[in-house]
Amino acid sequence: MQNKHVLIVEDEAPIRDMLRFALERASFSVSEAEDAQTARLAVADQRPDLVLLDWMLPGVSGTELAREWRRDELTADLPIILVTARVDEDDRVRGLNLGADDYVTKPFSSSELVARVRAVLRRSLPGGEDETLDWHGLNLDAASQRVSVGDASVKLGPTEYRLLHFFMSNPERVYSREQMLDRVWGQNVYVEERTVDVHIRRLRRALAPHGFDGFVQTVRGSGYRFSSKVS
Amino acid sequence: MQNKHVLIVEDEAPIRDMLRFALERASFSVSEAEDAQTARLAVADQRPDLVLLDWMLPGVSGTELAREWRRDELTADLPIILVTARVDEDDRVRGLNLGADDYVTKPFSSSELVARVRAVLRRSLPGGEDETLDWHGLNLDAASQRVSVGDASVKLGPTEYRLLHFFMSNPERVYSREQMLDRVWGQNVYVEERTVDVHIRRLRRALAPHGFDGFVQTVRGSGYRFSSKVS
DNA sequence: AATTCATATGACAGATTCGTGACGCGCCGC
DNA sequence: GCGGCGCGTCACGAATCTGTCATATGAATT
Repeated sequence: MQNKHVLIVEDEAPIRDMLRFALERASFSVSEAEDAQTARLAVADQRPDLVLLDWMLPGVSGTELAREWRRDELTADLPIILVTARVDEDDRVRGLNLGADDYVTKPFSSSELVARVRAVLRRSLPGGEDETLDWHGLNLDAASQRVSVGDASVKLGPTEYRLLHFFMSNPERVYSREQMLDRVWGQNVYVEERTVDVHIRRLRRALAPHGFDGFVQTVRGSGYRFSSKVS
Repeated sequence: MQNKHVLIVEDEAPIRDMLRFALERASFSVSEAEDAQTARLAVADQRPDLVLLDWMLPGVSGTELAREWRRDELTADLPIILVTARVDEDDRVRGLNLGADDYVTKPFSSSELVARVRAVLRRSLPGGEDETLDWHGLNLDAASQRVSVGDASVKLGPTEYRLLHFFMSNPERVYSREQMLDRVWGQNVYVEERTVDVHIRRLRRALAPHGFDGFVQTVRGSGYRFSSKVS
């Protein structure tokens, strides 16, 4: 679990130092970048396990970097934690929609930071790096956010993709809407629980035409379950 | 998960009201204290599941209260969420060092508040242990909330599932209707005792087609028993 | 056997929970 | 800017569950 490499992308030196200090004390290996261009190179060069990305950078903003990486096949599933200055509900949602895995708001305690880094790394661990998940012929391709069924291939939206990824990593188990929000949307996102229903619906609709019907099961009063057995 | 009791320690009435409203709407039970002394009594008296503690209280400060509770063995692991007015790095660190489990900064959205309360409560809950019960070929898997006989799965409603779970955990023993209401329905639920009969009937009807007949036994004048021995 | 009492059963209406289509909003590529 | 797309929310209806009652059944007692 340790010995993971974290890249800090942050233009303000004091914050950079504080981040480095906290992470190194938690025995992560750390490298830094203070602008977008350096960050691009560092990611390509060092293949970090996680990026701590400042929201506001001079020149190219953090959001833009995040977007770039998400689009690039090689870095599509690179865990990103956004570091934002203000507490802004909209920023939160926007950031996570861009594909960030979590975020911390300045100022933050070092223990909080380390905890979040660990949480995100842990979450992305079971799926393996770019290991393609296979489940009863359902095949998940992390790079292109597509899922292939036999020869057909289905394009999923980001959220649907993450939802399916979560399900395929944790089949045969009931999860409450709350748990799913935690693990698929992120631990600090506040959206209605019924939002889960809607995305379940979208996922079902995407998979059904390809013969995958009845695998996303409703457990009334409890949540949902991904299962191969018939209900 | 619900029905948890939250104590609000906050001297400003409007904020207190807002907190109460948000929490009650999320079906928590709520009590209030507007000063440290009342708070001490309330904690000792009501043993709340979580405390929302204002940072700045007249007289004894919130930090002092937190410290007290942490020192006391009885309240050492009482979850505390600090409510702070300003965002201040030092406060944050100090608060978390004092053992606060989380904090919210005013102003905050009620959904955020409720989410944090839930998150903290969930964290302190016992970890989800995977439980599989097997009883004479009748199989109950807690993780997937599924009951099966061989390869056939038994379709149960939520209450029937809980009832069967209870029976399988406590076989060969007679329980009165009152005891069953306590343990299956919950302690603060008032329903007619005869309701148990109806659900017993529904459970029997669900199990019978799978060859499980006569295992839910009536003990006239006392209650019911789940048993493999013939009566 | 008649009576009495506890339980079994079927029916029902209210309450919950879930599925689904629609809508507005923000972001992105053009 | 414009149109498309993904997302979160809402409202409505459908499906299911739940507690209660009325009545039937059966067992124990007299």
